[in-house]
Amino acid sequence: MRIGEIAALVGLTTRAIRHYHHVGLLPEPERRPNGYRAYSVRDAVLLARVRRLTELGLSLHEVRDALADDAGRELAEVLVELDADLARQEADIRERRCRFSALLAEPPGATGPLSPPLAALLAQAPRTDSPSAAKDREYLTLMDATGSDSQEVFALLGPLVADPSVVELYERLDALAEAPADDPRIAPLAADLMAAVPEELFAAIPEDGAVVTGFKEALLAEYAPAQAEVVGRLMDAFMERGRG
Amino acid sequence: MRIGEIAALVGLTTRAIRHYHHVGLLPEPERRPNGYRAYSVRDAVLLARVRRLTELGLSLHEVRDALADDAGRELAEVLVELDADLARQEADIRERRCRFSALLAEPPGATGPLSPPLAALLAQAPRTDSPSAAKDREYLTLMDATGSDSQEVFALLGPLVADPSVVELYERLDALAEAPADDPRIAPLAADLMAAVPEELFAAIPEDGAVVTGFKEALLAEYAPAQAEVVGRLMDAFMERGRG
DNA sequence: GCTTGACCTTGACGCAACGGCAGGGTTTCT
DNA sequence: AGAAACCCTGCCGTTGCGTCAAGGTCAAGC
Repeated sequence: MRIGEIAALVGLTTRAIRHYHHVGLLPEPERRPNGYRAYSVRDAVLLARVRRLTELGLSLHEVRDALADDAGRELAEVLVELDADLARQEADIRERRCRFSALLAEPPGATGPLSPPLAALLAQAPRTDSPSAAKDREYLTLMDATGSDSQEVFALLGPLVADPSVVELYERLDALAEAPADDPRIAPLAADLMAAVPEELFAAIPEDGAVVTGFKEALLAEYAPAQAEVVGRLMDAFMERGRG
Repeated sequence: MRIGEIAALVGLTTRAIRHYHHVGLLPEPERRPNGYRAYSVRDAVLLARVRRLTELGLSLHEVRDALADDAGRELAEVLVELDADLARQEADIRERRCRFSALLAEPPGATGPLSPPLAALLAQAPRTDSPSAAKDREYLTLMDATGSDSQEVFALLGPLVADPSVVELYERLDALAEAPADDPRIAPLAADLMAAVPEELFAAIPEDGAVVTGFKEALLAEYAPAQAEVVGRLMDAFMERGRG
């Protein structure tokens, strides 16, 4: 048989068979005088076995092991291992599908998926167009996505966002957008902000060391100079009090 | 933030982030004077979204689509599609695991997995050491692995293999291993073989055209000259009667 | 005899999503 | 001043083939 014939016979592509030769899964057969590969029925039997094993999900490497010598022993081992792997995959898929249906059920905003605690928190917050508040919401979603222990932070934040007077604080921060770095409103605003934060929150903020340092700089870069002063003082307080 | 910091923050590797830049999923950020990438909090938010979407199983291409413009619309579409895909995979995995347990339950021989009809057929066949019979068993497993309509062939073969007189035919074929191509025993053996084959079997053999031609030559090459004569006559009869 | 078409040959690139290494520069701590 | 821990670019490896590219071979029809 030529390669096209044996390929059609066992239900593979010629490319796949040549690939098997290339990787040493199947030895190259004799050649005809014109250079064509000449396949025997034995080859067809071997290829049929290869096809069945690959269809079962074995990698070519595993197929080689299984075909190699004591087929029964090795194959059983590989199969058990593979079955465990498939079980994991199945569980994975099921979990993902669960999250899919959760996502499809409630498309609240364009910000992407939120964890339930944060969704509850944001729903509680008063409506405001304050850019500073928008930034904070963004940072919270970031914590939500990355921080492992964001749950307790959100819980502590609950009473804070429910307080309508917080909106006024945001507006005072917004007002500093064009102000110079030595604006007299900076100090009192920083003091009022720190007063509004419940004491437990200082301890709940995670300390990642170097990561926090870089994050802080990046965060301050997003604010105007006067605003950065305020936010910077707040963060310094967090970092110092968190350690103490 | 430097790349290592943002990577730790959002839970990715630096390599992955650079990869996202490379494929255009995320634009390259500004650089510091020393050439280091300088990331903002916005980048962290974006990367966190990317991470969540990829963890849901979206490809980077799909993530780009989902992040691109109208996130809600596109994302829902992609998710539905992906969910269907996962459903397929889940079914696939379940089927494979079924076949695994079937394989592990009964390891009869080293010939690999057999379909139930063929297994029944071979169990029915009388024990014999005839090399010709061994060849036939091999060809049957080959049909089993490749032929889609092998079921009816096996059914028709049932009474044939159950007949103990068939063993004698195999032994007569074996006896021709060293015989010349003009041995006088060829013609009667071919006639007896054809007489033993039930009429319906001639029609049931699949006709694949060119594939059969190549297969026939390869099959004859496995027999000694006198045996090839016999087998060749039988196959010619199959091919002619199959058409008529 | 010539073309056409269907085969065959080797070889190399492409794919998805990065991991890992080489070879070199920067900052920082000690 | 040297070591540790960062950063940079760029290239190869992974899996299982698909898909050209650039030819050689063979049977059939004009």
